[in-house]
Amino acid sequence: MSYIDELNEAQRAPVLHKDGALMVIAGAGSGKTRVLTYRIAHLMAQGVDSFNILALTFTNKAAREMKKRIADIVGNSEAKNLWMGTFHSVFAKLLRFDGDKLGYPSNFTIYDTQDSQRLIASIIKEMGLDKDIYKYKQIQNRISSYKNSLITVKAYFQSPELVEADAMAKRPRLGEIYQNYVDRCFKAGAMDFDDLLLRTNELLTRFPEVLMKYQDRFRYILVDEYQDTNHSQYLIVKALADRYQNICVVGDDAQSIYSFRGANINNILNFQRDYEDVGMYRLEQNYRSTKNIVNAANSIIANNKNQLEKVVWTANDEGNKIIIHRSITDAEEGRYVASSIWDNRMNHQMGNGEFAVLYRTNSQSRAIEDALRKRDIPYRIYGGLSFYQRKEIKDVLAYLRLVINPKDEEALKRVVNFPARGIGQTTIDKLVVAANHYDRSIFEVMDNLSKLNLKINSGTQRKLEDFVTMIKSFQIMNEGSDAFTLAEHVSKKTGLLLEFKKDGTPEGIGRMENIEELLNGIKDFVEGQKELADATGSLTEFLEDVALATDLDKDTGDDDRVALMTIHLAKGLEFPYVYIVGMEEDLFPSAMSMNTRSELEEERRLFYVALTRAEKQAYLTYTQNRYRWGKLIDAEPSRFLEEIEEQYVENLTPVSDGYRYKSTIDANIFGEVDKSKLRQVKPQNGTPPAAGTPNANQLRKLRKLKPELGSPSKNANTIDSDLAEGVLVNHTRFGKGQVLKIEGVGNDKKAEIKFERGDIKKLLLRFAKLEVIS
DNA sequence: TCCAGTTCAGACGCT
DNA sequence: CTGAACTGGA
Repeated sequence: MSYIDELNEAQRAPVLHKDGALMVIAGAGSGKTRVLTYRIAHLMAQGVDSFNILALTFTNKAAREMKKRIADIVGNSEAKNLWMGTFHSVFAKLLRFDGDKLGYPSNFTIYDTQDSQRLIASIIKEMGLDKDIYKYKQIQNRISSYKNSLITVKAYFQSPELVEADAMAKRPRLGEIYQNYVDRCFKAGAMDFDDLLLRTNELLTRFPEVLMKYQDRFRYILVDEYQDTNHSQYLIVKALADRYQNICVVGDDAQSIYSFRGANINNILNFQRDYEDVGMYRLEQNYRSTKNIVNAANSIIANNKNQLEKVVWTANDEGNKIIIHRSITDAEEGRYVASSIWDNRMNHQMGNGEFAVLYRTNSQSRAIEDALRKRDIPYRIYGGLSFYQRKEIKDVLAYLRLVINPKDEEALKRVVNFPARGIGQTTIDKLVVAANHYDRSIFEVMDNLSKLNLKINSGTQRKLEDFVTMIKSFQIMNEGSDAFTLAEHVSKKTGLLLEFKKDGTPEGIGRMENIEELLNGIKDFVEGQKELADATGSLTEFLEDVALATDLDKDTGDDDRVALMTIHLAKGLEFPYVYIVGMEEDLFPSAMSMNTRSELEEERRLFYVALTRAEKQAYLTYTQNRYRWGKLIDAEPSRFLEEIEEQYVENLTPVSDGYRYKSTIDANIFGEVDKSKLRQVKPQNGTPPAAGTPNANQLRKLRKLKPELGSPSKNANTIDSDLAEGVLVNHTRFGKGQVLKIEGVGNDKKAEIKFERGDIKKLLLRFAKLEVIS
């Protein structure tokens, strides 16, 4: 029991807590993962069979690490048998076993958000509805939140309030769209993300014997980040834990940041009402951060009205004050972050991996990336457009999905004419109509064309038949080959690789390389799976992994790079140095989350999460101007900056690009001046309000320093000076080339360029994306 | 009928 | 900046 000594008293209590329900309220950095890990290890050491433990974590990576740690402690390989992972991946696995009772094939497809949206868009079109009123993204969002609240189509129609609300919003047919969407998913043998939870609920409710089976199997249930569970997840946990009531939840109401996707903070607030005799534990000592950071974070969260009593404290050093930095533009903000990282690395012998840059929205990463790249600081972006969401990758995956599940409508529509094989929209529309009419999948319709007598000309018919034959040949191959062999064959045979290769542009080559990377990934997966006894290394499993993998789950190796991510993704992580950028009104807090107190409080909790990621030093930066929607707009400092008690922060006067901007704003924010006046200095349109705002001249200079600041496509002058006859250039699509001739003036200015690929093109400089090489 | 090039609207966060 | 709709040419 030596591992028990590694815990402090507060942590030890919940670890040693015997059977029954318990809740651990854990402040930021108080070692809650440690408690979960050790509790599981302890259960196993006490003789609980690892097969009887279910642990729901926030990421699959966290689950993997925990398993490893548990194996270290308990000293055997039993840890492998634990069911551990995110809600989505654990219950996807469960549904592969028992989803057949609901009518799903065990190889059901998992639709990602894009698949769902495309399907909804086509349903709206098929129903002949006005796409300006029925916006597919909004509708998808609505349906998703219905599902997360367990409002099925039936429940929707039975609720006069919901029906009424949509009628009032001029969308009386939303229920029908919902119905059609659910039907189509089912027919396609597909579940969306929300279905993984919703259908699990359905399964457990409708089939008591299944419920019993899993209740008996999961005698001990542990849930991490309980504050972020939604209603659907809550019900699953409740149902499974009902028999033995051995449930342990860990969370922090102050870190609840997912209400936008249905997370219900009441789940944690009401836990004591849901179970009998709940053991309550609090972890309040922070081991992660300096006193300054902990206290600053406390001063922020104190502005929230709705919260559980809790005093987070630390015995760590005082530490440095939080540094606040103002810059002129987002590009300059990036440069500041890069140079600060550079300095810290030098002065404190830090590796790149010790730094994180956190932002509110993914689009902010661009400016940071540019600056880091200029300084040759290695970085890695998490989230955003992930590898698996790239077009070429989704194309390969769609073919594979189709092999596994030919009913997968979205996969089929994606690749039936890519690479182009002469099957156009009109033909697809006919097939969809026929499929709906006969209540069959599109693939089945395609497979029986000759019997159906659709009005499709014979040439197109043959193309369709060829496609079907090709997919069928893949299916046969899948029987006898591993996932890698098949995927490689598919990328070649379909012409996907060739398509990108022959295009010859740097873009195309990049895509080809991405496909190769995907193939390598599949190879690794297949080989990794061979070692595991229970896994088959099948394509189905790979596709599931891909569908549910988050960027954080990917093996980072031990590479030493600066981490760039949204604050949401940073939950649960920690870094010695943390830069929180874009501390501006309308950005953070987001303009869309300032309408109600509870929305604003969630933004504030988000800020709390961001700040408490830092171990040694935190930086908060904001800019006075920021590019948004391609336009430069005025920005003002975030209200959150004022909410930190002054004693914990240090405000830097920025020096940049050789200019020193005097600012009246600075004195106002943190000086003795009345803070409430701050937001009244909102700039009038066009007139420079404060001395800190750069005038047109200064902006021009900034732009010159950093050409990509302006929009090159609209402002050809940026490269005018360097562009001359004979100069070598790089075009994003056509690659390298040499300028032969320049003609025209102003907006009509053109360059004739001979590209390495051999062709000569005349390009309007106004639009051409050219980069001068020599 | 298909395709490629152009125009136009929309945009927070995540599985 | 991206994806979907639109338009004109093949």
